[in-house]
Order: sequence, then C-alpha cells, then structure tokens
Amino acid sequence: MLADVAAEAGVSPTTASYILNGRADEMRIAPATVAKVQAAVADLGYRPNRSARSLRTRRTATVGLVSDQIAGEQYGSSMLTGASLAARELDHLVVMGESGGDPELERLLIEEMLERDVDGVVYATRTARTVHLPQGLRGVRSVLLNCEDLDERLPSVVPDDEGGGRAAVATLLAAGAREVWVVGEDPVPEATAGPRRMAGIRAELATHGLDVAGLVRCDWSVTEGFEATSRWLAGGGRADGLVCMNDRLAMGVYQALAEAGLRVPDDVSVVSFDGSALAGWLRPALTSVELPFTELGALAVRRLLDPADHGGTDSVPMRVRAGGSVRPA
Amino acid sequence: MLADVAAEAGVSPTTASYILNGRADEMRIAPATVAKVQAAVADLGYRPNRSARSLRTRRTATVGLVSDQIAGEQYGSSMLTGASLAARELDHLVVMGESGGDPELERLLIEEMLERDVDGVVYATRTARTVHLPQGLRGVRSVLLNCEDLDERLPSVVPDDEGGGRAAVATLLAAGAREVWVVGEDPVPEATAGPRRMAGIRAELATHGLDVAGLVRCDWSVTEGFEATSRWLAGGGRADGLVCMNDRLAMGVYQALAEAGLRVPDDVSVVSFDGSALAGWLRPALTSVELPFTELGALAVRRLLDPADHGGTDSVPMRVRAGGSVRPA
DNA sequence: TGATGCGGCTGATTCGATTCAGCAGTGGTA
DNA sequence: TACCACTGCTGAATCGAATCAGCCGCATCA
Repeated sequence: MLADVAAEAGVSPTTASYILNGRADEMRIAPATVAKVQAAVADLGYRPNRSARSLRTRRTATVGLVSDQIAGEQYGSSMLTGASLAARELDHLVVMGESGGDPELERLLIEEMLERDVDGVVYATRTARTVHLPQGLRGVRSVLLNCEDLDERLPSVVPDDEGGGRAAVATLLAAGAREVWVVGEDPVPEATAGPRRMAGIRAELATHGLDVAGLVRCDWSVTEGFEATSRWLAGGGRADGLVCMNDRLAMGVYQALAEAGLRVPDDVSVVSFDGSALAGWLRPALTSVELPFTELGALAVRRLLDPADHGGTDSVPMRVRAGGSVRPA
Repeated sequence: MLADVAAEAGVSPTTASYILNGRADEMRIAPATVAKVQAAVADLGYRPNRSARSLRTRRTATVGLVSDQIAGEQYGSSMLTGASLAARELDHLVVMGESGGDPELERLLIEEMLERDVDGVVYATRTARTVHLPQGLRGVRSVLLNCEDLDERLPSVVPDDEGGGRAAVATLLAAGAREVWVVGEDPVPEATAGPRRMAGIRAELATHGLDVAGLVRCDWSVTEGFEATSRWLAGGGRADGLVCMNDRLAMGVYQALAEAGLRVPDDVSVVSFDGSALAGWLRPALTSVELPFTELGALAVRRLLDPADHGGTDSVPMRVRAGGSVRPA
C-alpha cells in the first residue's frame, strides 16, 4: 500500500503519491524526501494497485482489441503481436476479444471492455475492408486496424495495397515480363485489398504503356487457384508474368503450372501478395509483397494512445519479399 | 452509478447491490423490491464500474495469458481463440502478452498482469514442452497450456501426443502399410511432442508385431523435410507408409516424393501431425492428426476459473483429419 | 406481557490510490 | 512590524462499489 510506503518514509501518502507520479518537481518536493520515498518503495517492493488508481483516474493502462478473427490464416495473430509489443512499450496491456464475426458477440465484447475502462479500443478485421464502426464504439476513443470507415474520419491503419500492386508489377517488369496476367478477384464487396492492388497494378503497367493482359477469375483459395488456373491453361492461356492476389492462391497456381509442365520461373514468373510463411515453403520460394501486419498492429496501438493523433488513414508500405519465382532479367 | 439506481428505485445502495449480485434471496429482499431495482437498472442502462468492484473484491473478471509466441505458425493463435471464447462464456476477458521468448519481457508482462489483479494466468508455449513455472507466477493461480512443469503438480493442459502417434499408425496399418518409416525428430531437449508421438507410434506398431522400419532424421521445416527425404530416396530408401512429425515437414516430403516420381498415395501413404490449414492445401490433401489447439486454450481457461480444479495434467485427444494421402486398403 | 424471532431493509465503513485546498515556517520587502 | 511570497508538505474528500452489523416493525410463544 501507498500508505505503508509513506509511513516507512516518514511522509504523508499525498507526498508519496506525488513523487511516484513524477510530480515531485511541480510540487517542489525536496530531493531528500524523494530519495526517502524511493528507498521505501524499493525496500517494500511496492506495486501500486491498479484498480484503486483506475477508480479515481478512469484510466487503466489497458487497451482493448476486438477482431473478427485472430487465428485462422496466421494474419490476425501478427497484428496482435505488434499490438502487444507497442502496448508494452507504452506501459499498457492488451485486452483482446475475438468475435468470430458475430455482431452480438462483438457487442458484448466491446461492452465488457468499456465496463473495464479500457483507455481505447482497436477494432480490427482479418481482411482489409470497409466497415461501419459498431454502435458501442461511438464516442469511444478507437482506431480501426486493417479496415476503414469511409463515412467518418476515424483514425485507421491499413496496408498500402495500391503501392503493393505497383511494387508487384515493377518486379515483373524489371524481369522483362510484358504479358502480365492477374489471378484472383475479390468477391466480397466490402473488401478493399483486391481493387486497390488492381489499381496499383494497372497504374504501374501504364507507366510502361501496358495494361493487364488478362484476368483469371477465382477466389483466394488454394483449390480455386488450382482449378481456375488449370482451366485457363487448358484453354491455351499463356503469360510471362502472373500476379496472384495472395499466397494461398499462388500455391494453387503453382500446382496447376506444375501439372501443365510449366516451370517457375523459367516459363513464367509469379509474384503474389501476403508475404506469408507459406511463400517461403513453396519451391521455388514465392516472391511476395508482404502485408506488414506486425507494424499495422503496433501503429494502431501507438495512434490509439497518442493524444495528439490527427485522425485519418495511415497506409503502411508493403515491401517485396524476394523468393525465386521471378526469372532474373 | 449504483447510487443512481438505488435512488431511482427508492431503496438504499446496499439493497440494490445485493440484488445485482444475486443475493436477493439470501438477504430476503421482497420480490417487489427486486423488480423495482431491475426496472431502474434497465431504465438507466446501468453498467457496474469494474474498477470500483475490483478494488473491494480483488477480482477483475479477467484472466492473463502469457505466451512465448502467439503469431507465427498459426498455432498459438488458435489457443487464443479457444481461451477467448471460454473466457467469455465465464464472463471474463483475456489480457494477453507475448514475450517472444524473452524472459525479461515475460517477467514484465506477468508483473503487469498481477498488478491489474487478473484472476489467474494461463502460461502457454507455442510448442509442447516442459518448462519451469516463472518465479512471478509462484503462488499465483495458474494453468500451463501446451506445456508441463514436471517438478510441481501444476494444472496443465496438453495434447495427447502419444494417442496421436497411435492414431497415425493405426490409419496407415488399416490401409495395409507394413513398412512404416518416421520422418523427423525433435532436436529440442525440452520438447515433448516428438518423443511422445514416437512412443505411440512404436506402441501401435507393436500391437501388430511390427516396429518402426526406419527413421529419416531432420528438423521440422519444409526445406529440411525436402532435403532429408531426397537424400533418403536417393540412397534407395523405400517405404509403404510415412509418418511425418508435422505438416510443414510433410510438405517437404511431398516435394521430395514428387521430384523422385513417387505418387501419394499410390506409391506411398503419408500421415502427419498438426491438422493445420496447410494440410488441406497440399495435393492430395494430407491426412493429419490434428492438434486440438482451440480446445486446449478453452480447457485451460475453464480449469483456471474452476475453483474445484484438481490439478494435474489433462491430455486432450488428437483426432485424425482424413485427407487423400493414405491409399484406401 | 415481555421475550424471541424473523422478514426486510439500511448506515457506515472499507478497498487503495489521486488530488484539491490549504497550512506551517522562513526570508525578504516596504 | 506588518505583509507577502515562496518552499515543502499534509488533511480530508473522492472515485463506485461490496459488506458487516444492525435496526425497525410485526407475529409468535410461553
């Protein structure tokens, strides 16, 4: 207890409190007194009671993180890692909840977090998309992670998918590809990754006077990638560069290419998005534009706890992680 | 505030408190009074202040979860999912921290959680292993998740790797395999998964009068699996059944078999451990003995919050997730 | 008729910090 | 010598619930 520390140091709890809160100068506490209190703290191994403090200050040194999916494709969890580390650096802890996409559970989780007076809430989605801020978070300090609310001007942190699209194409063009096909589309209307990557892809091709040579439609799964690509190849499809919308899809593409007797990268160069572990497991390793999930998570927490935050969207750059799937020029 | 509710209902805060804590019967509050208070609660949208409650009760309806790694190979995050869901069912939230294996950070995280009066701590590791309970958790209510402390008799929750090993072999034997090789070993002395699976594998083979035909040594990564298996095949290695110690490794094995012109499952049946998403992505889909991470996480939290928990280790069964990598008998 | 018991409720204290308002003592100034 | 300013510290209230120890009125019983 603070009272014990004060007694041990021979001062009042008030004085001890000021010293422990770094207000010694402001309150002109004598250096000797500060030293006495600090000695008492060390001596007694004093740890403040956070509940008591929170009761007065309404702050808990705790941030909430609600997500639709944390596990699954190993993405969400990297955001958590980043959030956890950034929170620690700022002397906070992360209270997390996974809604599984259930709005009712999401509501409950948010309510529970607010009851516990979290200092703010990070609202995250597994896939980049637009959302509407849940009712329960209106008026609550919050940051959107991997998603955006286009109506409000809420602080949000997303990957720079358009820049990623440009980088993917730049990699192919630098390797001499000229016939660039895109594999995958985004069937979810709210999803932002697909359209933005597409815009970047087109923009970069345009700087070389090119356009997308063609689009293989399929959703972002291994099996769909395999089947759609197989059909495309069977129909005489050909390209010297393929941009796959994510790594899983690219795995299916690899399988289809292999069955058709085409070699990566000798016959066709492949780049993809995600930069997941899977990219490194394929043979040859897949060159992939990395989703910076750890940074996204960390940045979201930093912005949440930054009183001077300006609001608006931060787009975090996506870097190319080179594998062996692009033929050297 | 509770006082507002009491005022609105025309009773004392004491009475309101008893009612809200389900002690109306015990305190023989008249049903009419109970109704008045409940109406006031609904009317005012009253939510208790958890900090105030915690200050008195020393309980926070919050559990800590410290892990060495949460992200990464998508395993840890499933434990989190299970923990989060189980916590919600018991009206708790999860405060999580990832130490990255750094003992100092781990110490800090535990300290911060204890300062915040978590009702207990789940101590988790990404890979199944033996550990020593951190100093900071001595005397603290805690449950080990995916690890065990062999010295103490602490409550811990782990997968039944030995049963998993038996199940893996049973699957191969049922398909007629007789020459069963095992790929992978565990280079980490504290790791428990490898030896236990091995014991199960041997035990199941023994019931058929068989033993492991041979062991391909390598650690549990795609590239190592590929290289070690390639060498083994090049040296004339042959088997009708392969047990791979995990799915990543099995992916490397697939690659090596493909390069050697061997077909799964026609030439060789393959089973593996993990039951990860990756298993489903391979062609043919990999038959894999599933690590029940979600259940492990949920069970750990339930035991943590069960005052009647008996201590000791719970081994959660591992089920075979059938793919197409075992040739039908 | 007084003691006893019980149903139904409440006053006052407590948890452990933060913080406002203010109080001694000292030295300087008019 | 009265006034003031400043240094260095403290008393007491406060945050919002939980809970112990009763209190009042009425029915029951010897």
